[in-house]
Amino acid sequence: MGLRFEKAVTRFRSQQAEIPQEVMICTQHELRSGPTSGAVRVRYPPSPTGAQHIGNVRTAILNWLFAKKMGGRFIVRLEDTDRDPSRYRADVIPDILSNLRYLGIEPDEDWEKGGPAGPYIQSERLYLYQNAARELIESGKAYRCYCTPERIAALRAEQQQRGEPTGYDRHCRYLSDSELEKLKAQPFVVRLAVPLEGQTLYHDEVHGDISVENSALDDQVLLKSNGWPTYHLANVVDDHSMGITHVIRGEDWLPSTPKHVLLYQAFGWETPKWTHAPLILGTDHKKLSKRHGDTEFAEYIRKGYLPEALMNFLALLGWSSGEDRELYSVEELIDRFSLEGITPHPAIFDANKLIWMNGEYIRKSSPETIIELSIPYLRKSGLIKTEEDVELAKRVIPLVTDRMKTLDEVVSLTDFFFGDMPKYDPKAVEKWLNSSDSKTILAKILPRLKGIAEEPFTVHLIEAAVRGGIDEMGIPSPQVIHPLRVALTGRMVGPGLFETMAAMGKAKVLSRLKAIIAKEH
RNA sequence: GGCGCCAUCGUUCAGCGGAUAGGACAACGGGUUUUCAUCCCGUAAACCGGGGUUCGAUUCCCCGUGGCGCUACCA
Repeated sequence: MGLRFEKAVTRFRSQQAEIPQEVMICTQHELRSGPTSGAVRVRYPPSPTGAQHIGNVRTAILNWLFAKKMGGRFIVRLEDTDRDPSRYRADVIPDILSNLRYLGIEPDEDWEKGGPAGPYIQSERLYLYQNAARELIESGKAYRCYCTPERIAALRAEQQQRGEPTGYDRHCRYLSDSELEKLKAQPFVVRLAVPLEGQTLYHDEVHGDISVENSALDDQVLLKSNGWPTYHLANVVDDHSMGITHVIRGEDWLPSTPKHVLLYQAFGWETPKWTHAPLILGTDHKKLSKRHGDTEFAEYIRKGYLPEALMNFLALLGWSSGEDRELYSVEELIDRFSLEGITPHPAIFDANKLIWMNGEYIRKSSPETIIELSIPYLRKSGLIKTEEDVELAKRVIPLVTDRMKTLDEVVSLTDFFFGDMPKYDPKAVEKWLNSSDSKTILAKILPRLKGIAEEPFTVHLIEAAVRGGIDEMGIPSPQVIHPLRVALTGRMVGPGLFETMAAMGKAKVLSRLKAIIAKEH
């Protein structure tokens, strides 16, 4: 706890110098008007403090689906008001929009394409927040607070020691004019003057009416001492000035919504409709974290989850159409989407289900699509080196599509096709290749395969050749098929043997067979 | 600690006063098959506890319990 405040203190000091000159100058600017027409406008407000979280993408999807459903506009706004060097990450900004595009989500307004309510980067809108803060101070709805971080920290420590609720004691709210005059040159923050009595009531589309005693609310900081706004101020000012009609966000915002409502009231603005979607937890019902696997959205792209699967799965995380169904195309999702379908209880991230669903979408895709998407994985792994390897890959990928749950699995599923000899699994060799019987069997099959033309080396011809050998030997077919598979692939499991051989090509089949027979002699 | 939200099979999503409580994932069993996978069929599995309201509560209300969230000059 003490540590956190020490950090806050250093931040407080180090940032004074950072503020660009023009930021400090509050230019006069008319705030845009709030929600006016009936057209739906929703926003997704990512913050560049780290790689995009899967839960944030879920929120983006909910917003986007609603916009599409209502024929409204989907706006993406960068909330970069946290300039703490330990958190701010300019490098993650480009990924935010490209991740959305991977899912097929194209914002109607964002910081790249612009739009009528721009700019869409909060650091370029500082004058708006500063004007808003001044307006509030002038109307008595907010006040300057000169308390040092040290005093706030001490206050909190005392409160905790006494077992009292922590919070600001409103010291500066009641400063006399003469005291104010003395402090004039000191750094300050702007705090919201929360009403001391009564309650704040608002309606949430999924949780219904919620009321909170004002006495339980803190005098929230609106403007930091460095002149930058906090989330609370910036999001209210922007949602209003950008004409946002519906705020759809994670439930972690539910407790601070009363503060936002109070802000709207202080400005005399109409509030948007509130919708708080459930939080995403791991299967152990704890907040989704690294322990549960990947929380970074881009990691799912890298592993080879298809956009359709990700969209489908994420949309169902906290939303349901009410049907006993789980596979939906994007069009179907849009068609069925409604705020009513958002569930009030937490959504659990079941990675197993995502894997299953991705497998479903892989199998639904055309062979060409899967080939195209898989080849990069084979290249990256080094299996594909030549044009010939590419051709081999094209023959081989359709053979393993039924087994793939994620695209990156293509590597382990097909690696034995590439190169001269495969890696041999000792257990497989032990079971099917160690007896003298097996080498006799292989030796019997070899000439029959030699007899087939190089081209075409088809499944049909291969099967006929092998079956001929089986008939001749008069033994059960598995006793031939299994040794053959192990000799050619190094393992016991894989695609159908004849398909495998045809895709491998005559030359490789013969050379591998010969090598194994020779090795055993 | 204070405030808020939530509570149906192992997991998840349905159910919004009267149903044999349904679907999916996972599990298990069976079928197809040269193996694995796919595919098909089937089995097992749930309304947190206690009070109300009602002719009737899984469903509405209250309390309890449990889980989660918020409680920053982070978003």
